[in-house]
Amino acid sequence: MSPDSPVSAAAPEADAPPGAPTREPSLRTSLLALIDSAARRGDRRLPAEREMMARLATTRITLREALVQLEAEGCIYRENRRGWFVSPPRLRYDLLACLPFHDMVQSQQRRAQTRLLAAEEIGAPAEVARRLGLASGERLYRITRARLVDERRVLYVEHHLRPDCVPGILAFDLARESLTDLYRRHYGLRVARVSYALSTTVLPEVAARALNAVRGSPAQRIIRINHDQNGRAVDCDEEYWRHDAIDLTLTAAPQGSG
Amino acid sequence: MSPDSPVSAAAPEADAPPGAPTREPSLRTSLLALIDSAARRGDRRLPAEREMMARLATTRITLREALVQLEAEGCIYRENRRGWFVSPPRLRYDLLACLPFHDMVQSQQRRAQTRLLAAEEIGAPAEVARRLGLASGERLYRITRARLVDERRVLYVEHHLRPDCVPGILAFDLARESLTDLYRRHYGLRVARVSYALSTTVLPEVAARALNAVRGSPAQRIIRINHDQNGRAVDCDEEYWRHDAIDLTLTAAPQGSG
DNA sequence: CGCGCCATCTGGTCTAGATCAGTTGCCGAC
DNA sequence: GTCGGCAACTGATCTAGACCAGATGGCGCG
Repeated sequence: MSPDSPVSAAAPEADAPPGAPTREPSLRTSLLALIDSAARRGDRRLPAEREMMARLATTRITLREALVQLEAEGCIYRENRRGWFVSPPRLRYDLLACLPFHDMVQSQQRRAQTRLLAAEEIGAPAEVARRLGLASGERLYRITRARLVDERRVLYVEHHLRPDCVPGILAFDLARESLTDLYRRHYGLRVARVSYALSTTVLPEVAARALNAVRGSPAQRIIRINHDQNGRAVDCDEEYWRHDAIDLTLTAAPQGSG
Repeated sequence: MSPDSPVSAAAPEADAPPGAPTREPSLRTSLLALIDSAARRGDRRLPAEREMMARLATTRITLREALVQLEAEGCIYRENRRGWFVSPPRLRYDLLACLPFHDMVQSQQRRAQTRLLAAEEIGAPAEVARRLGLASGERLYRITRARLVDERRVLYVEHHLRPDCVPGILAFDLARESLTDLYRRHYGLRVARVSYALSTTVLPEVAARALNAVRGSPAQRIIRINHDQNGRAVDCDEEYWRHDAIDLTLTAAPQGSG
């Protein structure tokens, strides 16, 4: 497993917590060993469930429960009906650096890719309208993308843009260009203030499909609203990350009484 | 269920996603109805698993899978061997407001309580030392607390303080006083800069015990490092929240090229 | 009145399978 | 060389139980 894998951080006791009478700790330990040896071989893939089941002398259900547990910790993840894999180290995502995705990824010596899933004009859903301070149903651009780090699909994003701020932006190559770059270079817009709302939940159905994930995989949800230099809400993103893919970071001066 | 419950946000399609041939969607729907009716009655508690199993004509395992799913979404939660409960609305936690816990909770018309679990002097664990820029093993105060919102245990925190910055602070009533208040009033310290690292994981064993949670419950982990007006790292917190208890928010100017 | 035991309730963990449904690779037909 | 189909593989979902262990509340003893 990678050195900065979440295991050590999330599970101070690797095994045998006091008062754990069942066999589960040992199953957990065996799995961690399996994961470790797979990672050491440079093989991200774990054996098939049926093989692990036989090798660890347990039941499918018990095994899966342990796997799901490790998935929740962020040690491993699965792709829908393809198998279980060791989680790569988390990407660091600095919320206030506001780096375009590709720059952020590349600056950490990882490979970034983007798949454009859709780019269309829609009527604003109530929730999005509220965030942007518009009336429900007003016209909006919606851009839907899946993003990969080192060949792995980790992020599903929906961007909602105000057409009056960035008319015709759908004509650009949205699989390659950063939106913030387009804003600045072609529309003279600068993001002067960002608002975030972060919560822990599961991937919604569309996101799960786009990320080859299983329905109900744990996810980090990030809502982001960008304001321009005039305080106007220009767009809003809704991001769903595979929860083991990122560490969010942030440094700033407190805004309260201090 | 509470109006701003995560259900609507996290699961755009309440039911019957295309290509879901199994019965699970209907089980999910039945459970949501059950949850809703429980909430409507003002009863946060769900029926026993065996009763739900009978009422919904399914198996214990299948039922539990659906429950765990809803737990991951943040709709319901459980207390260890006590039962399943409907999640209250999430608390909004503004990362840069830096409000003391009790103030934050009370400003949202909720009731806050704190339980002091331990307050002692220890040698700095490697990880904590690194965060504070100290040598591993240097003396530190460690304060461990569990915090409640409306009678529900939602947060487990470990604070690590530098004794040279706040000598003798363990003598105060740490179950009632806010640390930042103590810093300011008794030590002339002001938090001038905070750094956060956020990740999604599970409750570690100690935290699970302190929160009456099950081992492996989903959690939001928040590491926070406080710097004083001289840029010195004064303390660092490690917080584990029941993941359905909070929505993190944040508004600031970007620090990059903008 | 207070403490401790115990019955009962509730979830936690596990056994031993079966069947369903995407994924993938191989191979033959075109 | 390419495309389509099929077989094999892998996880996803489900059945029908059993037994373990912590949580709770009531009751009786001191």
